[in-house]
Amino acid sequence: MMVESASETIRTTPSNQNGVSSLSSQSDGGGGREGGSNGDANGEISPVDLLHLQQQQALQAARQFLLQQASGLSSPGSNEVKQSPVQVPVSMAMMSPQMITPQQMQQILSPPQLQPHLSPPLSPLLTLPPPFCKQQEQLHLQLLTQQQQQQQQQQQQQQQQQQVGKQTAKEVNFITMCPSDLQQLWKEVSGVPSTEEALKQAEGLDLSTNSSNSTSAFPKAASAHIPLHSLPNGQSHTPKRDSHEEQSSSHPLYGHGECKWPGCEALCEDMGQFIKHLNNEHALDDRSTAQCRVQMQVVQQLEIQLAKESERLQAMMTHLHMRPSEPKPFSQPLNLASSGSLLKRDPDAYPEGLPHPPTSAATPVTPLRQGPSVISSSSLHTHSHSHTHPVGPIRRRNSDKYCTPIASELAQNCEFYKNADVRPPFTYASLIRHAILESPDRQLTLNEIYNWFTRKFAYFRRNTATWKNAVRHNLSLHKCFVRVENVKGAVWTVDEVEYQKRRPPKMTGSPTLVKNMISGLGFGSLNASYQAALAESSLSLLNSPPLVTTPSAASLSMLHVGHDDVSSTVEQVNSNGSCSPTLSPQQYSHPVHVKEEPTEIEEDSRPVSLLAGITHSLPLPSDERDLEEDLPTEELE
DNA sequence: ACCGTACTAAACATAC
DNA sequence: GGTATGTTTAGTACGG
Repeated sequence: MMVESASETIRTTPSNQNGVSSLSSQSDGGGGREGGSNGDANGEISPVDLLHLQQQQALQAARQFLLQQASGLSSPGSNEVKQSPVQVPVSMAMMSPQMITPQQMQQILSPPQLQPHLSPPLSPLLTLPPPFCKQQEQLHLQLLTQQQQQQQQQQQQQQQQQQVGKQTAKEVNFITMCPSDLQQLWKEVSGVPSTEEALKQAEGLDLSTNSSNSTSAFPKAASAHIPLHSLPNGQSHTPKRDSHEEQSSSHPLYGHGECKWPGCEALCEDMGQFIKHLNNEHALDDRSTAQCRVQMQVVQQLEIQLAKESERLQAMMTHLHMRPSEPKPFSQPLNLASSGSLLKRDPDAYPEGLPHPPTSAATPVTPLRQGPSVISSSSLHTHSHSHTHPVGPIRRRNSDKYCTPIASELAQNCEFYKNADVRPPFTYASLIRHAILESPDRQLTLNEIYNWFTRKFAYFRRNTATWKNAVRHNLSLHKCFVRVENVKGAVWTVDEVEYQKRRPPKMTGSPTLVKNMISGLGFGSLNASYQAALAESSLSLLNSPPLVTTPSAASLSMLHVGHDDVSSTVEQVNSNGSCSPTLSPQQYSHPVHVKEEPTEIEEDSRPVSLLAGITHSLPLPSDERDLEEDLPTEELE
């Protein structure tokens, strides 16, 4: 049930935004506006109210869930999670993270007004990779603050919530459910003492359960590694605890003189006091158990995310290593930054497991793909100004415009787009470019491009005449796409220089974009997007100086930013050139090599700005250059 | 209101 | 002649 509704919403939203407008004539004309429901809701309730309602609903649902779980602790069947209605959403989310992200985005985005409020904390957090924990923590803190304010209203709202479409509410809740929410729940639920033993028991039970649910594949150990960010303190902790934890002087739940139990910040002068506190305040009881379950959920989600990212990384590595002709199904340009560098290196260099991509990223590597660059950019940039925003192709079409970088977006929602008949929020040009760059040789025939579209997007499996025409049109129209006669025939390559030229988006200050970025991406998204951007950019930039920016670095920079910061961050990013004044001067510090027109300069600056943030957090050796590249490239998309 | 970009549609050209 | 591939033009929509 939930799933269907969720998917439906997703689908509808996009269709409205993207498909409808663009393709309406052909296919979706009838669809009309499912969004209407949303609109109605909106009409009655203010965005803020909705936000509150959603959050509360989420909390309420979680609360119920916890209660149920707590009540049913005795028999923690593996199925419990699945069975409970509340869990469904959660499990669903966990089961198909990819789906969630898009859904969340779209759902959240659908009501533009809500974007700013909703998107940030929720979904994105779930998808955030570990590196973003700090940011997440900040976000959580903010969220918590908001929640505290909201708590007062909660009771009242709860009643309202129930009245207001329950179904919708649930969907939203689950979808949006994030660690922070869980944290909130913890706080609310907490109050009952528990002991570690309780935790252990609960953990043992639940973990098994959870793992069985969706992530059985993941080693529990992983949970230990994943820092849970959701804690209000910003401290990370995982449910996991070693046998010796209790005894040892160091206790997983004790740090910096305070109890790290989710939602508990009790100060404990020493271990003894802490132990006492644990036994008294966190004894085995329903609440503690429920909290454990919640924590497990959080861990699971993170594990899933980790697994996904790892898998993606491996796929990327694999792809890069092998030169095989076929483009991997979808290599996501992850953060890794300079995939280019990777490319240039021998594939073998990085074994799948290699985590260090970032480092490698740092490598300034040269132009990765020589192939495409082939063409000299003719002087013109037809679209030179286009500030293609990230939004992409559909940019307009999506009123929302997701500014998500194509790489990250695709990477994260690959499966979603592959299966859902949703128009991707990218311009044809950006998609084509991505397809070409994704190919081993960085060149594709028209037919291969077609195939890529159909392979990656369910949406492009129909109305072929229309979008194929658009593809051809874009190939011919944009100078960034260069046709090269090849043995096989003619192949299309990407001239990054030209491509970059056109982007210089002048997003510069566009508040709209910024807003969209923020709302649409959400922090998590932003991070992801940045990563993607970095990755992409690094890949894309032929000549561009190698960006060191490791994704992580970038992400970190992003993370550090709070909501407010985020906005600023976004602006920075967006503001390619014109960038927001807010940016630190650092950005400009490093020389932007660029090039051509002022606009381009802007681009450079953009990255820089981002870098600036990064630099703060991480001293990157050659980052600056990297930054430049990275940011500019993908952000636009 | 103007301009630029993106998308769609369509006409036309060329090669196989 | 049909199809695939490219090129070009026109119209529309959107956003700055």
